[in-house]
Amino acid sequence: MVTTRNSRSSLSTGRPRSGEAHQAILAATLDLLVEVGFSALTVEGVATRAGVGKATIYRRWPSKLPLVVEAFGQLPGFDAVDTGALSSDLKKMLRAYLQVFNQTALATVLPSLAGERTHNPELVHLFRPVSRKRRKPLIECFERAVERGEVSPELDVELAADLVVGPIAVALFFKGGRLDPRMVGPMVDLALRGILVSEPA
Amino acid sequence: MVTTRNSRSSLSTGRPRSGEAHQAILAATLDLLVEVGFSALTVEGVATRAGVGKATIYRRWPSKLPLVVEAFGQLPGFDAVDTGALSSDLKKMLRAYLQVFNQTALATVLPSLAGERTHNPELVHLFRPVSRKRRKPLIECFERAVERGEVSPELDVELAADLVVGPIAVALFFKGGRLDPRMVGPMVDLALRGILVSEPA
DNA sequence: TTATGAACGGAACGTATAGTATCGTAATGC
DNA sequence: GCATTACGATACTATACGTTCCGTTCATAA
Repeated sequence: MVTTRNSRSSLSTGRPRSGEAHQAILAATLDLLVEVGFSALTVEGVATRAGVGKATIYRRWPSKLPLVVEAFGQLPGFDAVDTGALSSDLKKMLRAYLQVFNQTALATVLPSLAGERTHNPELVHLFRPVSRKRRKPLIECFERAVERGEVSPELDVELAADLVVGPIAVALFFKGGRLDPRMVGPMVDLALRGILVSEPA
Repeated sequence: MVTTRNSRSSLSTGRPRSGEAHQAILAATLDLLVEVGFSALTVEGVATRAGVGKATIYRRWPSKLPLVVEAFGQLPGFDAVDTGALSSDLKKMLRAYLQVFNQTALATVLPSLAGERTHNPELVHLFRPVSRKRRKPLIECFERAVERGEVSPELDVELAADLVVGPIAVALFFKGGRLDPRMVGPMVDLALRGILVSEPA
């Protein structure tokens, strides 16, 4: 470990914390999450993989859980897109997201963390900003659609967002955890058009 | 522990396994899942709560995971309902389900198990029948709706089911894990009618 | 009635991991 | 160069999994 830059502004003197170590730890955490999953992840394993001492990890994160949350938070969320139409916005965003989704730890880590959250209030606070950041571009798609008159101003935007990403969450929960990107088209179409047969124009 | 009836047909002689112990273990597992969550659940705790020896548990389940899956599988799924209309079928079913959902371990356990599944092939096989059993009545609602002509015969029934329960899964994942039963109405309406503004009749 | 065999609760054990503490060393500011 | 703090390494405690033994209990079969 060669120390380069300080990662947090130390108010007092002394050797600064290594920014490289910080990144190496987070990267090792993500690597191992993908390889072995959440419950088989050990702090010792992370330390070894990152080439740091275990104490260096516990100096920065109070326990394994916040470490995983922060590593997880580094993964990309939805990329904001604006094609001018709700349907294509959503399809483009979800396809790009699934690409990441199917290749990273999201599918394995997210459920585990979500499960623990119920019994760990501290985790709720760690989690919220990550979720918000991910969700924001999605909500903005709908807000633009409202402005364009594509959808009713009375539409519950939050609920609509839940409806569109819902099938992905279902796949994550109840199925293998992978979702074919080719399903995005029919998925979004159905959510936008509705399930019931509509009257012919 | 008073032994009453044999739970599995023993082909050889000897003392049969106690059916009461079996049920006591599963009940204790569910209790503790609700109280402490999945990762804080200990087999020793289950044994103590159930009033059995730890060996009795390991004699029946190879590890903590399959035990939790079986206990979890005992929880009720969707109750089949047939009101004659898709909308009311779905609302009734989902409301009843949320009642259970909000009072049991589902919200905390399901995500944890789903997360582990990815790295534990054995868990996939344990999980599948549980999911199927839960999902079946939901699918049947849609199949009846197809027969009644309420929805198009070309409708992807599986996808439609995912769409309807999607917001619940999202709540489970990304939110607190609880869902207000009053949201079921707007949720189902939106899924059936669609997000886009429809032409006035 | 007696013998047999398996499950019982209880307890001890080995292994592994979380998290803490301590070591001598290295890096920064004064 | 001196104080201070982080560093990697290692030893340590505590806890939980999962296994193995024990003496006992219970149903069946002779």
